[in-house]
Amino acid sequence: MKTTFGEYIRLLRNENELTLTQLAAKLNLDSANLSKIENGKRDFDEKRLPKLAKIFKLNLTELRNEYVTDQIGKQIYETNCTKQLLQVAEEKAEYRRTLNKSLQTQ
Amino acid sequence: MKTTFGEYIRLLRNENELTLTQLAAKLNLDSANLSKIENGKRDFDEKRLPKLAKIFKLNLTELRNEYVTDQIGKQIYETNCTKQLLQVAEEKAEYRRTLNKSLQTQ
DNA sequence: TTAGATTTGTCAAAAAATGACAAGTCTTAT
DNA sequence: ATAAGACTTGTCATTTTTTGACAAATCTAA
Repeated sequence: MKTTFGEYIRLLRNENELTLTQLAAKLNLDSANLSKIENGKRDFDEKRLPKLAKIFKLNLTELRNEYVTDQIGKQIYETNCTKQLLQVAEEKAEYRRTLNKSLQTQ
Repeated sequence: MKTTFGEYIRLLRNENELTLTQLAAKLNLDSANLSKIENGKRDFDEKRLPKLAKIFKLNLTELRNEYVTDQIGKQIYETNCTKQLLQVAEEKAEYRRTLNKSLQTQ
């Protein structure tokens, strides 16, 4: 999925022929805010992922992957992180994992 | 640099034989909070990067790279983002760049 | 035009991050 | 043993950021 999470929601909504108002109601939010989410002017609140998965009968884990990759992609974009630096970031994530592991053994 | 940003600050501080209190004063913050930063219990505030660079005579761009890779590494870690998903995230960042470019031409 | 759909602006409320202080632990020198 | 300095931890008020809601605007198709 090479779109933003907002565009992805819009896609799902259109495929299922729902209006902003209709989907927003199912998600317990305002149509104005859902509009902003679809247009990338606000973030989708992670706590609504289970609801979103249910509405469109999606696998929650896969949906969360879409969400996470969108969030990280956004940060990569906003920080102008190059591929080279991203490699470094990945190594640092790995380092945190080892830190956490050694914490567990203690 | 395969450490957290907090550990990096501690390293710099020790190399220069400063106490928490001394460095904190130079950074305009409390030694208690600097301690938390070094121990990864709080984030270093990005707006202090220029000050930090000046104190230790570091290149600001390189320091910011350390900071950015730490932040993204942290997010990768916290979201359990696999390498495969990170690849997707990178593609999504690229997509955002193209979005932004087409916006500019209009 | 009119109705429904969507977008935009604004603002108060909620949530998260930050700064500051007090009190605690740990280490080292005397 | 204890006194001093370095560091850590807990807490809380303040600040900043994010979110939800409403009103008003624009857009689109009948």
